[in-house]
Amino acid sequence: MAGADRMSESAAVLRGAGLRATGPRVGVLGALGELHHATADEIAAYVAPDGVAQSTVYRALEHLERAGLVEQVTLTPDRRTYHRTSSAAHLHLRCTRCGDLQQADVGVLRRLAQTLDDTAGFRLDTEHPVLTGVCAACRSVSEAE
Amino acid sequence: MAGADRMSESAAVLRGAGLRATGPRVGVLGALGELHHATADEIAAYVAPDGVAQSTVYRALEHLERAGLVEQVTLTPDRRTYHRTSSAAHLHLRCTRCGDLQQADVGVLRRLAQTLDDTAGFRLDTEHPVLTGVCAACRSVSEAE
DNA sequence: ATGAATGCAAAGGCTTTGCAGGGAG
DNA sequence: CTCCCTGCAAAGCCTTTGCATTCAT
Repeated sequence: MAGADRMSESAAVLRGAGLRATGPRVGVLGALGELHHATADEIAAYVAPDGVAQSTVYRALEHLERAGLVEQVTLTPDRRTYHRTSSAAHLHLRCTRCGDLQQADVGVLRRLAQTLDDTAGFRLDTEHPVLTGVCAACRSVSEAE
Repeated sequence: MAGADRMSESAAVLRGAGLRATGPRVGVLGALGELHHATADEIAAYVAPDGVAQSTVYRALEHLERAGLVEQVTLTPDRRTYHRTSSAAHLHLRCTRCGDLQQADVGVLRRLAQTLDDTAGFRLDTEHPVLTGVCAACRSVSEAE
């Protein structure tokens, strides 16, 4: 079954990174594989709807991050969002009006990344970047006013 | 003196927006004029080193934001950062290694903004956007390892 | 004068920390 | 068997809220 596959895969990844394959850690990694990106409480709910200590989730994420398996993305100013580093690169477009999150191809950043590198020596994050603005739906609403 | 000028200017801006020109509000607006972008506690320290209620700062920011004089920028997931909307457009480049914040010209975003508009109907924030990546200093450190 | 803003203090989220018991290797 | 991890609970930030007092208009 898929769940078992995912679990053994996560366990293998953990051991490969030199981490213990405990239940919560396997669950956190599996949750991120399914949810793509999630907050600590979303992960907790997914890992064990019947209850996991939040501290365990936070500490698991801390270790996974240190091992390079997980990264934080700054989607909102109030809580943290995490995702697996191995997930395919994609650009997040966050609407500052409605909070909607859509994705786009990172290819559109190529030229900008080159420019920033040349002019500022800054290496733009092109794996899971976040850009803010106003989505199409909210635009049409404000135009209708 | 410059302080008085700034203060009367801020007071005028507040009244022009239909808000009362109270001491704390004038101070908050003036602080953002000087600091460019700042967190609530940085603003509080600037407004009155001898003490202003944090709640007052937050409520002032809330009103200023609603009046369109101030905006939030999501620089970090742990605290909020504010700046005046009237400040000149500039691009924030935040280093995810050291947290350093540098600025760049928003002109480099023009082409990208056009592309996102065409392909996703998404209107990119080009006034005070934030991009993350690795700054030149941190790059040279990792290359030296 | 009169409604709105301030200050103080308490409450509310999210995240971190301390400590004893339980589990992976 | 040993050390690391988990769970529980308390503590720590940042931000919000309630209420009496003070202030701008």
